[in-house]
Amino acid sequence: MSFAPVDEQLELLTRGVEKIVPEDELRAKLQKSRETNTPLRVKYGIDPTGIDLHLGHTVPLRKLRQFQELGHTAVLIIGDATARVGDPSGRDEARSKKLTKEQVDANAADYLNQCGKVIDLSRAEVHRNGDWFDPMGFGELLGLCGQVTVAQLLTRDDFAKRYRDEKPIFLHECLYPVMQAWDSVQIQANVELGGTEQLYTFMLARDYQANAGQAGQVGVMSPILVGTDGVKRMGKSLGNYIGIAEEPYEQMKKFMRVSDDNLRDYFTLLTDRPAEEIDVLITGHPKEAKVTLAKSVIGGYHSPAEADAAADRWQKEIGGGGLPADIPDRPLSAPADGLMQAVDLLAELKLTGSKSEARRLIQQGGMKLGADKSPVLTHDEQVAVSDGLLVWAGKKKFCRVALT
RNA sequence: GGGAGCGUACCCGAGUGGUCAAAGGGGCCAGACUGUAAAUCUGGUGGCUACGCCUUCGCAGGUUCGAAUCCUGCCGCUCCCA
Repeated sequence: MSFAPVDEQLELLTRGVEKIVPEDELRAKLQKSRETNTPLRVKYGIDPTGIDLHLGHTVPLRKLRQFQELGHTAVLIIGDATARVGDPSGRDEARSKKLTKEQVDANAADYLNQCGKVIDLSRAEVHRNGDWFDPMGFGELLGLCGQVTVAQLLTRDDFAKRYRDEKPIFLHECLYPVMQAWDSVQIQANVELGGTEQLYTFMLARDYQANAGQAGQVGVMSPILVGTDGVKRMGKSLGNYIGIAEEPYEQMKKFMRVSDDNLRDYFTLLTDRPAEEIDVLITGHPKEAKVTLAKSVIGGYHSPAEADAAADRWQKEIGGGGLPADIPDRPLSAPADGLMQAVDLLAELKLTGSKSEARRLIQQGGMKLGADKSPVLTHDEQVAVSDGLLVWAGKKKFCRVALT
């Protein structure tokens, strides 16, 4: 096959990228690849530690797909060995749980499945780094460690902070960058993808590659995708993520909660829309832009029809003001005289976790009844309960009474 | 092996004998404002048969009229010296 002109490739590949190190080497590599008609080997590694791939992961994965589309080779590393260490990047404490081999296997399969929604797995190489780390001898490991100083490790923000705070830093965590860097030698990576926090690791890989007589890889680093809270990086443990396997409606709700300020980043990093089009979208009504964004991304992971349905439902249930499209029924045993205290009603319907909570909610004006949302004023108000009565506990929680 | 320190509500973190259901921050929930976004403001954030009562400050005992606070043991965690 023949490769597209280098400038054309670069235009696509540098979109939404924060940093390329060394800057000029990517062009040189693309040039050489085109001349020799050899695809670049583009590495991306993931640790099979959890089960939800979220949009933050898709940023480098999408970049990987772009490389694929240009004819390069995607090399996916399943970090089954590194997963046993746990990536210390950006963490202020060590991961506590140790994964069993079975868990790692299951997670790895699941991960691949999810990755397949972004990249073309049939054309990707997949490796497990346990393949070379498990049989590795101690001498060899020592050799690798001999190129990393403790001072270097401690310059990393995450370790430095922990050290300052007298939080534990385990020795095996220090091996994480070492292992990840060695992966690059094993698969002879020309390019590695990841977030900006990977700089040190990417550079270490170049050192190892040089020692092994290989040309050093180029690091292509994506910006960190901000989570739905609009502040911190998207991450599972921070609870601000949108998982790609989540239900369309769940994704929809989260997308609509994204801060306006982050819209441009989301469009740039998560869609293929050209920059000019993005400009137009975000100068328009932000709400509309969010719907467009959400439909576009959700449509890619589910189907356009499901994305539309989710958007419609959001509009009805949350965005529009009308009644929610789908109101769940909750069973309630009918009181003898048809009356019930407001607090008891909320608690019985499980709209609140306790009666105290119900009491607070009512005090703050959060309990409403019926389609016209007439407020309940006091916690001991006697409510006439009827089958099909609509009960609201705040704006987002509601149900219909089903008398039993 | 020796020494020091820590363990408080969802999380972080004050409190070191009574006025402590326990400051403050984060998160979360509700209300206002909006585009039922974000930001902001206000209130709330153990439970109950609720102007009172019960349970909570690693676990188990003890001292005391009274303990999250003092003592003993246990468990868990961290740092330092060697």
